[in-house]
Amino acid sequence: MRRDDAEEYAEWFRTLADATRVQLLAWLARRAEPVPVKEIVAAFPLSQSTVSHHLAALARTCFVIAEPRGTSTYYSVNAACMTALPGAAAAIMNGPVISCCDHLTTTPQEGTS
Amino acid sequence: MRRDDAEEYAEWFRTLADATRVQLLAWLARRAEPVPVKEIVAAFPLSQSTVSHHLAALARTCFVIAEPRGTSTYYSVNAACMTALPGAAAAIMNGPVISCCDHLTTTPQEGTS
DNA sequence: ATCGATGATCGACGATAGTCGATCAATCAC
DNA sequence: GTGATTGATCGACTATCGTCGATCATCGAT
Repeated sequence: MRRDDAEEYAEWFRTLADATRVQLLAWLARRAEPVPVKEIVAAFPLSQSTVSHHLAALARTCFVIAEPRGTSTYYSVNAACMTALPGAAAAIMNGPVISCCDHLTTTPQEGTS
Repeated sequence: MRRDDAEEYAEWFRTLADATRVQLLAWLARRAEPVPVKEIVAAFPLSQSTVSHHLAALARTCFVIAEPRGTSTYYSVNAACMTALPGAAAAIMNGPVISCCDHLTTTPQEGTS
């Protein structure tokens, strides 16, 4: 596996390498509709800046989708990335994989290692 | 999702949150037989202590299996954990999941969040 | 234009983790 | 037993990251 591919996979896993982000994502996944930040902040014992920071991290790797509406920003999970996560695991074990994010749509080529 | 479960999932993902470990795991996955550390060290531009450190991390979360033989230690991937990784993703999105590691065999219970 | 509300960004701090060289421990050959 | 080889552990350094309070930017209402 090329180093660049490994770093992209690692960045993806690193997004979920924090318990707070896992909880945020799981919480969002159980909400049918996009949720404004205000409501998310109210649901967790964290500061607004910390929640915003984590949401930005999840959005940067396409786990969630940010949707500004007026003065609020609504967040929702990106279901496509959830199917791509198992794909990343498969890629490490077997070969290349398709993904939903720009980071991964570079369709990592597969070498011998 | 309970905090304890989130932390276990996060620990698991954190193991793959480093490009070096992803490469190590991908490299090991393409080897049919267990490989001694000496050979792994020779295949990567890293010090022996660093490789040993990463292998220990991968073994602690059951991604690889350590097998001492005489003066060497042979490492091989744990295929069962690779099927469990997609399961962890599914758990975050949908509910509990079964796993292959002691860390996760606690069969995380599922709350509402 | 002004004000209030919402959320993103900044700066700082502490904790964690990757990396290395050096050392220690265990095993095998002699 | 001695020495050599292998790999795990230790100590140190640095970089990164989670968290916070404070500030800034944007938008809507008046």
